[in-house]
Amino acid sequence: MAHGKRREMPTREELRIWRNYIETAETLRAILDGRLQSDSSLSSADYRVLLALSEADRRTLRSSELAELIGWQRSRLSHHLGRMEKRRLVHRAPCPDDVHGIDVRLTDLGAESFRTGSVPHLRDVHELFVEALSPEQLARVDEFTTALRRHLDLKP
Amino acid sequence: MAHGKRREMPTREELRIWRNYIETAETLRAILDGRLQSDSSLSSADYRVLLALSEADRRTLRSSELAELIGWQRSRLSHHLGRMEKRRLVHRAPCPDDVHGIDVRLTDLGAESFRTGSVPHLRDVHELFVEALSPEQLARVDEFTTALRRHLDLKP
DNA sequence: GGTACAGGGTTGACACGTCAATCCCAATCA
DNA sequence: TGATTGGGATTGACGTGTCAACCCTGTACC
Repeated sequence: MAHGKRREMPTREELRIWRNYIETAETLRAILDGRLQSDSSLSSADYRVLLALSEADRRTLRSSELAELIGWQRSRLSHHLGRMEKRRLVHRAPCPDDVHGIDVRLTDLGAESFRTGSVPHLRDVHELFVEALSPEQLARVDEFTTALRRHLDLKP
Repeated sequence: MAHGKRREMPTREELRIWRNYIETAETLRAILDGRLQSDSSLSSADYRVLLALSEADRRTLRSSELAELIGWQRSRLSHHLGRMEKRRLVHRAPCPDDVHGIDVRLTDLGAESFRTGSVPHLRDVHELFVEALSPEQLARVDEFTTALRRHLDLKP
């Protein structure tokens, strides 16, 4: 159907769909972030860190493992851990095994905050995302998200 | 089919789909932002402002109209315009008609930057989003995005 | 004439992310 | 012994966004 292959422009309609898509995702994220914040005083960044740590063995991870796990750059993580440590959500200590390396441990307060935030957050995901869609639509979301991911991984 | 009505939890599978969905949208946005930045030294925030102004009559908008148009809070816009003005992309001047009120005008440099950035950006949208999906899939994206938006508008 | 209020913008403090530079300690090599 | 390299993490500068407080300048009220 199309003629040339590389570097085409989207049509007006395609652009509309794109803009709706990306704007909706961002709005959704913003709403969920806001609710998480008011429910439990956690940002979604906090949440990701707490989630990873609470699933980890002994609630502890090497800083670099944590970064890898959640896909953050080390500097971002370092800044964020600094802020979280001030709020007593996590604790950092030199790692006994490895001379370099820092162990990041979930504090009791951190674990408690995560528990507090987690349930309402998951319910919100259900309410705002799952409930909006029929099972068939949900399956299609999965389908095209997968297509998108495959496409992106091939062209990094 | 479902029994209780309020505040259910997502299943493991639903959660997986949600996480893929939101993460994919964010990754896509990040890639596009990065390309826009290297192609034309513009952030996506810059782009939205420039787009609105370049479509406006006389390349000029009242500050509050601009904020409304792109859905930003006034303070965010004010900060951002300050930064853009430093870079000579826009110019602010008291509005002659309205005693309060500031006219934001696109400078020649701003218009030029926008043109420079716009074409590759649109091609990127095509390459990374449109090309990833079949026409049917694209139609379904539109469909489910609409469903989501409807759902969100009803529960703000 | 003064006081209150309201619309339109700006400002300051702070949280967040990114990039590049740096630091620290160890292992290696000369 | 001393210089080099390398992994692991931190730091600083800077751009960005949010919230709340504030600053103007007309207008309404009395």
